Amino acid sequence: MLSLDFIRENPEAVRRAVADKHDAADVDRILALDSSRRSKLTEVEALKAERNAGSKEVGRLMKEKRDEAEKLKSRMKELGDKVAAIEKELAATQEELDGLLLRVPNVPDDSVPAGAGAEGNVEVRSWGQKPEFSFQPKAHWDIGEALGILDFPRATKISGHGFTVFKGLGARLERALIAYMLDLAAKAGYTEVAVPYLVNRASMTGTGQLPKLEEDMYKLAADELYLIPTAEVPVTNLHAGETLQAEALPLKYCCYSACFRREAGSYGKDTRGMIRVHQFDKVELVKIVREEDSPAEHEALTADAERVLQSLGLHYRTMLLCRGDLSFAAARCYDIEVWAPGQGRFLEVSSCSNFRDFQARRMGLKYKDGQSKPRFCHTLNGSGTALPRLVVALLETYQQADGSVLLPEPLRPYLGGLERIKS
RNA sequence: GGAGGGGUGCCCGAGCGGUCGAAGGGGCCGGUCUUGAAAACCGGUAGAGGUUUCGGCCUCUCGCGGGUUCGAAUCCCGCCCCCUCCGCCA
Repeated sequence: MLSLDFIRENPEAVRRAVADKHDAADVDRILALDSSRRSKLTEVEALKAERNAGSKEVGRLMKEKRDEAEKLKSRMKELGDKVAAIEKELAATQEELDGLLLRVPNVPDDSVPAGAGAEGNVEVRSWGQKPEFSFQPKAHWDIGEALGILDFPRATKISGHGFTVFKGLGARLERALIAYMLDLAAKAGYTEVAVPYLVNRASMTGTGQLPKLEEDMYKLAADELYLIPTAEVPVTNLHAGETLQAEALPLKYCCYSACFRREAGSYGKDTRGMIRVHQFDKVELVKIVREEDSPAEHEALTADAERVLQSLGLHYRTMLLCRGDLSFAAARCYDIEVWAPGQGRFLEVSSCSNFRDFQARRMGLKYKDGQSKPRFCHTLNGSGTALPRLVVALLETYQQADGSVLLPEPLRPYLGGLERIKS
């Protein structure tokens, strides 16, 4: 969330961010509500001050058993009624304002390129090369089913479209990758956490999924709980409402979790295989940092995510998202896209975002050093990385003419020394 | 799920409906004393918001939300969380 001060002082920048992010937030309405809120507040606070003073006076008069007390009491009663009336209006104004404020997207950082959508994103670097094949590379669904490690029909049978069953070495590969990536993150100084997959509304609001993206979430209506779309939600909210000591920052967490996404509105897209699914595994990297450190920490986090792909020998490119492709809460974001030979295209396996103080303000996450006033932390996160698409890239990149799949060296210890998956 | 107990400032802990943003203790910061330190003593030690002639002034916050009252940390209602016992269960 943006501060009202910021919106008041930079209405043009906010309007531009709203437009560029293809959002519909009503900045003018917010400005109007803010001004009406403040005038009502000033009015009601003056009345309250008068009432507070009057009430003290009543107490004094009653102690002295003076009958002026009754007269003053009834005058204060009238004042109180007036206060209640204005407060009712104020509460309505405040409620509408809060609601609108939560729907204003973050303002992109100055370094973010202009652009309307994905085509405006800028490739900042790439690593490795597209592998060459002496045969026509197959798609992961063919490779996986032939090897008996992926079973889409049965996943559909038990849950529906958009779910995956991993079997045998497929399941083992999934587990190996999780362990491998967590170990990598631990080496980079991230503290591993394991967190709930069901979170309350406040947590979802804290990181910015709610109220805007309600229809993208799986919700358990009976309990007012949501299935997490990413570990970002529970992990970033770990410190919601806290004021941290500046010396304790940066906090770096890594977390494996299952992720649940309804993918509303993307029906008909990526329908085959496991490029777009309702449930997937992911290792997430989260940082809570000081304001002045967030740009450098963002670069470092992106490098940490890229290392996963480098160490597995997978070709990828890193894209700096343009203003139009930036998500609601992000101020700056790198997408890391891995090459999938069977698809003939790059797949996004990580979005490394700097939210600046946008999430921290929503969740009341602050830090303070010495005498200074508490300031909002900056929060960042990125996948390190999402599993299904990583497995897609792995299977499609390392597939052999005989249908087997070679395993990259660093992964082998996690699979009991196995060098290749074959049927 | 049932019964009971409880949620107060950085921590512990007190708080007849009135001058309580809150006693007392501890911690922390500053000072006095000291060659230095400890002890002792003195002082300070929340956040958010509004307003400001930038000295302040005002409002709100004692788990959260409502209510009663001239006035609520204190009374009433709902919710959340923690603890104990019982039940159930991996």
